[in-house]
Amino acid sequence: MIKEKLIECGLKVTPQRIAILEAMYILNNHPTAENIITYIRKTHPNIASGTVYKALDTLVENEIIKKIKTEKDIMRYDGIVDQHHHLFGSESDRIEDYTDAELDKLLEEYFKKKKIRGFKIEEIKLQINGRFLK
Amino acid sequence: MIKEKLIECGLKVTPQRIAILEAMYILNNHPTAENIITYIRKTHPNIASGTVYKALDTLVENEIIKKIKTEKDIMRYDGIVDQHHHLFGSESDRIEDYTDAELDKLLEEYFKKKKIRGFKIEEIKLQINGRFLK
DNA sequence: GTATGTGCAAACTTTTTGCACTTCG
DNA sequence: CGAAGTGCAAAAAGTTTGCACATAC
Repeated sequence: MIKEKLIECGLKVTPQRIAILEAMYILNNHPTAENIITYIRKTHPNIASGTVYKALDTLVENEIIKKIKTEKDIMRYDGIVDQHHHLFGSESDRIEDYTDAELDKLLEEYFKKKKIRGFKIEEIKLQINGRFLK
Repeated sequence: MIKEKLIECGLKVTPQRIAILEAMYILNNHPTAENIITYIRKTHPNIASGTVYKALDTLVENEIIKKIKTEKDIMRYDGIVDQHHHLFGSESDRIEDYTDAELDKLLEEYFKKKKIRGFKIEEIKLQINGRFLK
């Protein structure tokens, strides 16, 4: 199904892209480019980091993966493109997914009534900041 | 009132910090470090960029300003620390504030009922992605 | 006077770029 | 075959660091 996604977007199916997507789904902890490179080098020792960055950009442009907004100067990626929110640990770099259809519906209805002047909403994501309990 | 904020936090009141905070409040478009440096150099030509970065870090640590989560590898700062959300332009780097007490209340009540297991919420911020209409 | 902050320049990290070579379709 | 993708290494961009000097209190 990785191949299919690439084909649908008119992207060439290369071993590097497949490896990157596989890595994304295996390391599903919102990996950094570095995490992905390290992981992939186990099986593809020759992959260049430039290639990974280029491939990630392409995948983001084609909405096969997403970038995550963080307050670090290091980018993190998300292999899950379905609507979901993120829990951000205030004491660590941990980011977890939070899926909540009821909440999404509530927000949708809220903003159906209450428009924001001069702005057309495309997507609403919650940044839920707090602490992960042990 | 800028001085007072610094004093409250036990920080020394230096011309550089005052200039940075003034810049933050004047350029209230969620400036980058670069924006701030450029602005300040008009009146303080000798300020070092390292100083600005250090001062911004200190101000963030003391919660006088905040960092904004973005999906760029360039940091943006926010001089407004009261609870508010952000509108992110999907076709530009524009970020606008969105303050909505009714929404905050709705969310607070929602999460009072619906707990997230293993996570203690400290703050909820909406990333509202979409288009700014002309 | 002393702890704190600043200026400067070098270093570091992450990401981008250019170009020759390779590969997918 | 041709367009698209890759590898490599160099460079860019943004930020951090170390240290001598300066300043706030």
